Amino acid sequence: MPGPIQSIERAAAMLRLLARGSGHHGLAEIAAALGLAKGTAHGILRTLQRVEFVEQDQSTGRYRLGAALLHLGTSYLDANELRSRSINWADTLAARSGHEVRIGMHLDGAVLVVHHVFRPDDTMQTLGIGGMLPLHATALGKVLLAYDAGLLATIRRAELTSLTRRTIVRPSALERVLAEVRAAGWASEAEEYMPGEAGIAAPIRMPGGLVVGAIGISGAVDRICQTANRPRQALVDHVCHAAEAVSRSLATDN
Amino acid sequence: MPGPIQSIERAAAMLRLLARGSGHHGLAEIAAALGLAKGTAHGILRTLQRVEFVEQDQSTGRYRLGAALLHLGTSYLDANELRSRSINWADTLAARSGHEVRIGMHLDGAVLVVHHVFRPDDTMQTLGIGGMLPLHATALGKVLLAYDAGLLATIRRAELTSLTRRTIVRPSALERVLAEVRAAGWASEAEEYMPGEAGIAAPIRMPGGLVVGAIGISGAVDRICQTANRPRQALVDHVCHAAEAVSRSLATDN
DNA sequence: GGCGATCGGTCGGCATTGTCGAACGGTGCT
DNA sequence: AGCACCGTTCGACAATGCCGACCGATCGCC
Repeated sequence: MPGPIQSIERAAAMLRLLARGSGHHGLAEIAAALGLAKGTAHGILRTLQRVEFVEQDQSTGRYRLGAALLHLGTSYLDANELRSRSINWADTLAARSGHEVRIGMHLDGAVLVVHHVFRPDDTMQTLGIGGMLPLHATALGKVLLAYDAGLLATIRRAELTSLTRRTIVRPSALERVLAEVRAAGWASEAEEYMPGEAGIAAPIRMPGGLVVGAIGISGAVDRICQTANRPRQALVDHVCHAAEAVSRSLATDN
Repeated sequence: MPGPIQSIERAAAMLRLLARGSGHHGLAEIAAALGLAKGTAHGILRTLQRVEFVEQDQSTGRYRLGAALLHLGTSYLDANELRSRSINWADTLAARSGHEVRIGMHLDGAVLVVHHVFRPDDTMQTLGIGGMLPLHATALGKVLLAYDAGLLATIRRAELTSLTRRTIVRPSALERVLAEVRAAGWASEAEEYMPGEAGIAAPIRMPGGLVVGAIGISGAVDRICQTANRPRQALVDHVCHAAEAVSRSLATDN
């Protein structure tokens, strides 16, 4: 692949860096993190500022993400087929299961949430759309890992960070779980991401069988599971049914 | 200002172009729109694809926005002070006024919605966060225009597009309205953006007095106005009160 | 069914372009 | 007051990305 443009790659790396830590970063800090000269980093940031991808705090001089990115992000959502096709089914899954529903896809070694339906009786305003979840500790992530061989290799480099006492941290254990996921066609998780929380997820497939995303529910562990680590069969059926419906919807042309 | 980096500016222009029309764009079309050679455009797109700012439809070869932008957009939201400071007041304004609330700021010749609270009794899922509204036909936009002299010049170049029968299209008429806005300290709009809809908005100020955004309500014209073009004074007071509260909140350090 | 137009993608030469490192002025700590 | 660090500017070098012509495949129209 000839000629990836360095300045653009560097600019993208800066934006990703600014997205981490969600705070204000200084020029020297940015330059050091990317291994660039201060002058070079400044030129890139100045350009990103002109196009409003980056803003600068006038008093401190530090840099943060810019407003134009918000519009680009929602424009992406509007054009995202996986999301638009699955919205209706996500609603019905939430209604039938009584739990909140998330639809995720892989991005950059994590699960990107592209849609989120709250529990019917929940008024919580924190919408997880655009948020990132760990691949190895969520049901959505396990599904994505199970059906993407290359992804697993990427993950193994990064440490499997322990989030709760029950998070899977041994690569061999994870691989065994993923084999079970492939065999069963769905994944579950109990208190591996957050204490007291559990989830169930199933793969969404493009025509041809390629897994492009996952749909799942999550909620209190005693409502998702009947015994430890054994999710309720009725909920599993609901999730798998919704996943198949979305996959079928992706096969139609309109 | 020495040395804005062209390749990055071009990449940003491409992303903006892809955000418009929210559909799939072809390489030749993109190159033509930006006045670039096909090879040049291809190199930039290939790089943007590597960093997942752009995706390519495998069957048709067309380009669309990529998933990484969604995460950047929500990361921007998390760090946005205007939004985080105003969320609580937006909720109370919605409760007191009984209407949906929006908070907007200027971006690229339009109003960028950074927060949106639905009407208490409304279950509609279309969240306008990240959406763009016209400056000259909304109450939010009039506020931003009234307090930003440079912005008005930018707008005058672009045609004042007529959205309804009552949209202000004559520049002189708009300027007279903006003078009234400055005198009153708030703006209103009745069926200038959508038939049957009206709105009221007031400015949000940084410490020092600079207007950085606007907060406003909108809803059915007969619920916002008591007579044609005369918004209910009680609602105006609620909006102005909320705007001042948010401005005061921006002045505190924590 | 074959042909033309158009598509996305590639390649190599030229010079424009971005990169680097050192120097500058201001600010906030110690 | 001193110092250290910040963000910013500048100029020279050469590496870098830009251009335009050239492929192969695909689609649609005769």
